[in-house]
Amino acid sequence: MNENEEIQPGRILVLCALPYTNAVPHIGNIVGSHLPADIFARYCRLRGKETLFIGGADENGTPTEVATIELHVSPKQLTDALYLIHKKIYNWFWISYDNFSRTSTSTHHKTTQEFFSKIYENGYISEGVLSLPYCEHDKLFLPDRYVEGTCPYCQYSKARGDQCEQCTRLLDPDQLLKPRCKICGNTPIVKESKHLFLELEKLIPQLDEWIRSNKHWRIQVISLALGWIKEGLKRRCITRDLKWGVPVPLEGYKEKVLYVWFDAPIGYLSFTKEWAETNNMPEEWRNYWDLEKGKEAKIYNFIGKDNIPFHTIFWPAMIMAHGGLKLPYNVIGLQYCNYEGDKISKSRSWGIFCEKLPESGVDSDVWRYYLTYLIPETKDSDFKWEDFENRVNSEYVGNIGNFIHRTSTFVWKYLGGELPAVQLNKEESIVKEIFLTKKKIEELLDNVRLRDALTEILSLSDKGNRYFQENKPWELIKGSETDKEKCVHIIYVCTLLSISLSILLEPFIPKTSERILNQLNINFQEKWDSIGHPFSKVKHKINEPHVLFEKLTKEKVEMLKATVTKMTPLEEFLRKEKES
RNA sequence: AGCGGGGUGGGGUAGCCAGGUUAACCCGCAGGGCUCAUAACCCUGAAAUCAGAUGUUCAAAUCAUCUCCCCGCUACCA
Repeated sequence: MNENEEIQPGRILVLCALPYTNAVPHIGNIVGSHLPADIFARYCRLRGKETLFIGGADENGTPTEVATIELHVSPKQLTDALYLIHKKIYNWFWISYDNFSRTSTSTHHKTTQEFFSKIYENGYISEGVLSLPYCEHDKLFLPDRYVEGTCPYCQYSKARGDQCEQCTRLLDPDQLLKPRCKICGNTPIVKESKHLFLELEKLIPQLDEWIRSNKHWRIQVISLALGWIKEGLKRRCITRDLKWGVPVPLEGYKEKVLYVWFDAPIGYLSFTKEWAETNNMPEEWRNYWDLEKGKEAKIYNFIGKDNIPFHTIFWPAMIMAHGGLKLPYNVIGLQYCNYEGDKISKSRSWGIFCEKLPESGVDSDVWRYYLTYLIPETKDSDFKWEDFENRVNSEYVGNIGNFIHRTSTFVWKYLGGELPAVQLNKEESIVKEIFLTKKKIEELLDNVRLRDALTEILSLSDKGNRYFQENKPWELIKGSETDKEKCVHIIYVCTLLSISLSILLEPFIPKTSERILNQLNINFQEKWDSIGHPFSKVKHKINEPHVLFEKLTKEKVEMLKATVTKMTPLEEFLRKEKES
């Protein structure tokens, strides 16, 4: 990472990996993209940047189509239900999307088809014929993993067409003994089908140069991308024999749809366009995407490590083949978040599943606070209930919460809820600390170092607690007039520190930050720039302080654990959806 | 199997690319202090042969080689 990089003037487009909506999001999905993207987007807005935060549901592709066959529902019924669940959960987490859309919208279909046509006109599309497994019963071409059979090496009877889970060997579907369709169990036949391909090899030099130029990318991202280039790129099939998806706008291919990995990233563009249209500024998207009009803009992609090749190779290649559009400025490839030492798994029901969180009685900011520590910036992280409880109680409630609470209750009880305007000494070390921390946090967040930034904030509140302790205002208030004046000064500084902390914390715990500022009766226009500066020229009255955060009890944690680690099956969701 | 990343006190992490003070931070633990604050807060302390082995170097958590373990990708899951 380039530590000296700074956010320059110009717009910021924050893009979050589009969740594939074939299930309810789990905690790993939140920590792995939505939360870090949101923290960064909120920070950019707080700094006064014109910021746009875009995401949406990825609804096309084989798994969705297969699920509709298995569940006997239409694709629309399924995706409508899942879209609403996803949206509800992200809203609950206060993920501040400017537009959280979906790939089944007409704007998306139109944008994708135009995008395809442009690439086609530019000569980056070729034709070819593939022989693929086909199920005559389900009338469906089967992707490798939807063909099951016996492994030729270890005789495992449930090997998939792409890999045997028992002996981990990579396979081809035609190697399987006794192959059968995963959906209905019938034996698939092999059938030829015409397909379209993206000519990636034409773009190798351009891609290579671009990847190498991005010195500010994380090591994991740049190494993986260069690894793909080194291996050599070949043309990639971009069409599928499915009904559910974006139809291919080309004669002879109208019965097919574009591959979900072709249409999904175009969602970033189409959802931006949709946002612009909705807000009656139909050309505004160009200020983020257009090579000329959006020259000063920067695009940040937040994605999981499984997505790195798509965002560093295939999607950039599509942009290059299209022309006239901006490439990502930074691809923040995050690692995975495990649960209690093992990877999160929907099928084994291992992890925390988000659908019950809104009813859990634990504030979303409590989750956001702890989950920020779990953002797997450099390596896989691990969720542990014990750590969750400890950190929330000792840091969030005990350190930050306590400092703000002890300060404001002191003002309320001993100073009648009022603070006079005080002459601040900028040389006072604790005041200097505020400015120093602010600067450090700017550097860290400009470089998308989210966890380190939160740690810095914690250390500032730590210093606040120490300052309070060392200066003993509770003794001074009982002393002489001089002592009382000194006391007021100390409490003023602590209040200033509380205000600064809540502003610094806004990207992380936005709801609580707002509550603190309300309690302290603060309403700044330019929040970030006011950090560390005197908050009033006249007497300042605060509102009656209330406890900001409840501590987590053992019972509460046990209750939580019992509810949120269970996953509701899709069938049940669809039933509920129908009933309501 | 190939490619990429990771393995750091009891738990969670930073440091590694640009080798160099007693390996940093948070939680936990032990002892002490304080009483404004939600038994909160403050101080002190114990605890790590930096996955293992070999090498380069005056000097290695950091560079190189090999081994073991975990994760991701390998082009038709997304």
